Amino acid sequence: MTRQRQAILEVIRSDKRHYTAEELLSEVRRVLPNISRATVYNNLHALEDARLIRRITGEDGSDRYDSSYIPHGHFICSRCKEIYDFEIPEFSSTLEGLLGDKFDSYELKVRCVCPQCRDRLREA
Amino acid sequence: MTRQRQAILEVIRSDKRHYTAEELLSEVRRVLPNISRATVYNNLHALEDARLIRRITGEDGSDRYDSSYIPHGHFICSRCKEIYDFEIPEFSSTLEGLLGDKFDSYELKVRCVCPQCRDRLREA
DNA sequence: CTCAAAAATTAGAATTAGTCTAAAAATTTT
DNA sequence: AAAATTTTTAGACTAATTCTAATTTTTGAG
Repeated sequence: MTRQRQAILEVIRSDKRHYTAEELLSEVRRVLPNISRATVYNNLHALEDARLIRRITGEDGSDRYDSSYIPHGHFICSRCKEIYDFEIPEFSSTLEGLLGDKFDSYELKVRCVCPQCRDRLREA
Repeated sequence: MTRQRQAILEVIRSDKRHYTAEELLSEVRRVLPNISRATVYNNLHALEDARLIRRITGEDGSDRYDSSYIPHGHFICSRCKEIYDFEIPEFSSTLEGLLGDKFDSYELKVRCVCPQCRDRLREA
């Protein structure tokens, strides 16, 4: 666990946001101004291999990182693009039942309008 | 519906595979040798807007296209990377119940080893 | 039918996210 | 403390996708 790796992990854990690698690079540079882009990418992979974070694919195609390795649902607002976590009770067992076997991981993204945006739309 | 758009749609519908844009480009070129890459991308977007196909994000980051617009699960073999469709009964209503509202669409990817690869692994 | 306007196509340049490389720096082993 | 290993760095590179500007095709009004 190098200073760089530690700093990256701290930023990811500092907020429930789902950062992109590029966002992490600029955040971490506030602390370690010389950290390189490749180091961020290397460490994101290392941290995922170590099961400390989870990579998810953002709506725009760029990867984002979740401070929890445990799979869960994400719902993405079709308006503001914000990503929220949510749990589906028993979902893993449901999936296992359907597939008839254990699985490695899953990724669930639901696109819908978030409560805030719904209110904004109602006003307009 | 131009010749180009028609040809792209036909290739997508010709097989239950989930093609990448690049694969579609070379397939369609067998029929329309001068079709340009940009046309394929434009039409994939147009076809998705028209709800005739659905874009899904492949494991490697490149987009893939599904000949059905209706959301359903995909399971992706961790070994051979093949993508299979699967249905979860009542899943849409479950999601609606959890979110307390209608949603636009969802994308569910489950990573696991497919039956063929499991057999291959057992032999080895 | 025929001209103008709008939409789609084309080739290729540009952009973006991510990976790779080789040298330098840091860390660990002995 | 020297040698071996791992990590970091800057920047080159790649792959997928988007953008651009010119051309072609299609549409629709007269």
